[in-house]
Amino acid sequence: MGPTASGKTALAVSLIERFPLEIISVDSALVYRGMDIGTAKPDAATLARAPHHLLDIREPIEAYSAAAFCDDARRLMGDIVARGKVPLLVGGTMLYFRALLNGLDDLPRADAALRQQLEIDAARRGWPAMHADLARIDPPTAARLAPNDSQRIGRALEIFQLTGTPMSALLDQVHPALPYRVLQLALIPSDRAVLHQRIATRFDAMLADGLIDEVKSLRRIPGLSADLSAMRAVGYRQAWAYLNGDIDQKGLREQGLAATRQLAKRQLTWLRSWPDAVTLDCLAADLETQTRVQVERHLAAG
RNA sequence: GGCCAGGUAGCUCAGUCGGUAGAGCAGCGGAUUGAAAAUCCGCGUGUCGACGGUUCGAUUCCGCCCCUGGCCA
Repeated sequence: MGPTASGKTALAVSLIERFPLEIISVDSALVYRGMDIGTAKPDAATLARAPHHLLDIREPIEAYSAAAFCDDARRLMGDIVARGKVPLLVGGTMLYFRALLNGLDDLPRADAALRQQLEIDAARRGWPAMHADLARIDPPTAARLAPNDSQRIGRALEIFQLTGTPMSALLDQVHPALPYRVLQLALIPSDRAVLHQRIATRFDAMLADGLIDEVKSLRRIPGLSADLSAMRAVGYRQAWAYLNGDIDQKGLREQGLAATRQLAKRQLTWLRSWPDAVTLDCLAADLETQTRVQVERHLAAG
């Protein structure tokens, strides 16, 4: 687990060459086909050496989710173990990691039509009004959500309409533990400025490699729009705005960089208080060695 | 060289009829249950360009100097 640009892929590749591992990607953007440059998806040569599961499993107009990830990951982990190997989960989508580790409560799946209806309603009345609606049917959930937290208010309303039960009454069920011994490694940079520098170097490389052209082709996909989660991804959102003429090249770079830094910050917020994680400095010169020691010890323990 | 407009937070700027100043963005901290690279919450002391003068008090008025942009020579 680690923030964007912390070197997760390189580390995973070095591990897979020394241990009987199979990589499962834990990344909400890498699931999309055709989104390669802006997601820093491992290239073909890397994938030949180190195959990744859960890459390119969705079209950009499709939805993916923490729940879908849990299903996919559990199934793959079973397969991998049956093959006599060990799953190596690599990524930066921290909600997916937590959902896999802690389990999800039994809630209804997303309903696209209902969400669209809620969206229309909210556009007219504003999210604070939706929040007030929620306060009437589910006071505990409304109390923990801010009046502008569109996504969570919408989800809570969706759950109520789908089940007739308030979300708060459906939470905190007991989940079966993941049937594996887990070693959790968190990559945290000792110097944020160095991570920011890496982010800048990589974003410039993405632009040079044709990020804008990539988004230009994606825009030809029928039905693809800026409000879909694939196109809200860091870099894609800004490139979309650039192609719309809303911002210029300079704005694209500045806003793309800022969005990437903000993403890294949120990922680090998760990791700082992550329970049971072994923390490693992703800037350490001997990171590979340190990681190998951890993995060796873990595998030796049975 | 002369005239004009500017010099205020990391950036772009607002403002103070004289009582030491505040927005957006950035940054930082936090939340996070089927959209999570999403969504949301919180955090604003900075020689108000420098040095003098007037004043109880100057970032604000005056003088001079420096810097930036424009116009004129």
